Amino acid sequence: MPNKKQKPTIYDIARASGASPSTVSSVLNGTWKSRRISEDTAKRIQQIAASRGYSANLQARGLRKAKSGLVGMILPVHDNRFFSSISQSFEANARERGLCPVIASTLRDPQEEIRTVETLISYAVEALFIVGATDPEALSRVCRAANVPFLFVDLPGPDAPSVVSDNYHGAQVLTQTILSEMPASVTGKRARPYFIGGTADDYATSRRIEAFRRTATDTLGQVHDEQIIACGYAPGRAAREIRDLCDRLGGLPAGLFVNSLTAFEGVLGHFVTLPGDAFDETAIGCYDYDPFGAFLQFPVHMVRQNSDALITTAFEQFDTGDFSPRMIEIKPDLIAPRTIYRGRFVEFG
Amino acid sequence: MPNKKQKPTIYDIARASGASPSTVSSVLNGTWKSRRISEDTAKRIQQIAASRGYSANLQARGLRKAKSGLVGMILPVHDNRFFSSISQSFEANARERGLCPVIASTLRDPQEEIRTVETLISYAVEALFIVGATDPEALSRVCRAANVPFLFVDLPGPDAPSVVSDNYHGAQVLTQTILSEMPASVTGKRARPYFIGGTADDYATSRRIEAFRRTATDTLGQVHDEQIIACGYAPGRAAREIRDLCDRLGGLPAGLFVNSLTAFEGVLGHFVTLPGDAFDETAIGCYDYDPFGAFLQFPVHMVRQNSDALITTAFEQFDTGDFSPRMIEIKPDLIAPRTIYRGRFVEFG
DNA sequence: ATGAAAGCGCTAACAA
DNA sequence: TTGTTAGCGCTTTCAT
Repeated sequence: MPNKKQKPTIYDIARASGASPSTVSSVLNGTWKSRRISEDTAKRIQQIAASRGYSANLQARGLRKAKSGLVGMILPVHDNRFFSSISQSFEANARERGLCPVIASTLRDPQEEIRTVETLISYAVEALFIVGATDPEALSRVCRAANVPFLFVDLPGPDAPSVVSDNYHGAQVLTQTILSEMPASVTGKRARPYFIGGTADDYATSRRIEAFRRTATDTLGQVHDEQIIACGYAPGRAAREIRDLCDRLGGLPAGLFVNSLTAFEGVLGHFVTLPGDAFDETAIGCYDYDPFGAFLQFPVHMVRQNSDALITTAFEQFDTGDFSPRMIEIKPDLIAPRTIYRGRFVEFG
Repeated sequence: MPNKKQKPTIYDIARASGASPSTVSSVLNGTWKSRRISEDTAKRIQQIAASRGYSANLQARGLRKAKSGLVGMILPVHDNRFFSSISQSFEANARERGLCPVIASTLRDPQEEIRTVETLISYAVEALFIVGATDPEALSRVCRAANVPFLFVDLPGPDAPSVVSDNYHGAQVLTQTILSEMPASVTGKRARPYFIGGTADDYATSRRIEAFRRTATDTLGQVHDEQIIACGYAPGRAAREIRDLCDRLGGLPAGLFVNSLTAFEGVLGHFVTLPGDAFDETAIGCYDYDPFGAFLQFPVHMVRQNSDALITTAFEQFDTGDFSPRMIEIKPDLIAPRTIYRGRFVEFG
């Protein structure tokens, strides 16, 4: 077992090959044909390098070239269907371009966001993708000060390109679907569609509420404030809210727009306490997607954000080299339920 | 807008403060009290550095100190419940130790695994966490050659600590649960429990099959090869296998051990074609966890791998500085169903 | 077709 | 208490 104490450097290879460090360098980083180094020496050097397990010290290269080969991305959390898909696409796109992706989560903490971005900048990332930022302005400031190209994804920000989900369109389509499937038999307060989950002043939720409001108003004439329950993302809170709502209405509303998977988890927490036929007279939609969510006992229409398109589009912007502010919206997909259920919805099989 | 063309260096700060570069350096990297630099100069330098938005060039520091402050982790994919939780824990643990986590996915491609590890090594990562590797031997070789400390997580490997899920125990508990809930009323071939999904020769699956076999044998006397359907991880394949099985048996088996979420997704794809009461006489378990999976129309017992304990334990090993081979097993959790269902299982509420 | 030498930004002896 | 100096491993003119 050849257990070298140290990684070999170009100097080691130079000595071993009889060539100079600069020759070795250019051979080993692929610039040798343009330096008109003979095929022979090149081969010989590559040979030796390979046999000694040479690999370049990317820190040294980065220092010298003043670029690191790293692209950074920050996002709120890893353990979330949407963001982890984002990571997957980010990685593929970065690799395609010969860049090494560095992904960091910041737990929706503005302080942590700044710190993390500063760290990434210190590692000389060549660009920064900022996904779902809570404080875009501050991040924008930091990146501009450091002169690092950056883009916003999912949530828009100032002074840079923003590639975001078309929340308005997604919510509009989902609302239309819910409205079209609300049973006409239900009357009174229960006849109304409700919106639950999310924070009214976050960008995405506000766009969705806007779409929900407008679409519902167009069809039903009016939407009361009471129909919008923007109670945050915590499952527990959503569980309580839906329970209270059902108490107030004397049953489930005819239509329910759940604004996130976490809220949906909470809603389900209440649903498990309900009799099986409680869902026969309600149309349910969830803005966000989980494959198992589509297999529940009752049909759930889900909106799946197009995470891959989001990142791929962001990289296309990156490729242009133009980091001037602009807004690009990506339409999400509506996913039909695949539920095993009986009753009104049998047509879905 | 002070848009400096270049990030300031310690030399800029030195000039501006009248101190020497080394003084600035030690002030700015926190080693100044041990260098007995006066509180005054320290304050002054920090002041100036802050006002100019100085932040250290971590590449240069890394080059000089021959360590980068980076910890690497490779895993198969990001967009998976288990691995994304792993990422989340990895990040928290790395941060706690003042290290910058670099996470890369390798898509279960042995070639890609090697390439990625080499890249991370080139960035001088201080240690490498190898999660779910397909070719542990090769990776072990690469890391040893480069003299980089490494550990295996989830799937074990040679010449380094391995922190893995206790697959045997998890499968044993899940099998016991399934067996204890299999309806006695079912007779004939359908009375047997079946195992579906996974690859028989991968480490985790083989351990689980072993536990399934042994546990079922203890209770029922014998397990036939035909009861083990290790048909891989693809949902489509699992869907076909379960359909064929149901055809052969004339219905669902009394017990079903599904070996992964993806296989479970496939199984569900077949289940949607079944009548609602088809599930009244079967006990279902899934090795892997999804919160929505627990909300299906029929009860599903799920095993949740303890991803956080896995990573935290791995970091504890890392902290010891001892990278000699050893095996540590972490017990997974059994999650009871929360399903909305009627019939035999009402006691679960 | 190849080599010599300077320097990227930082740290760590060693001086003073 | 602080400054000087010599690199870390690599790339890149500029020579030859």
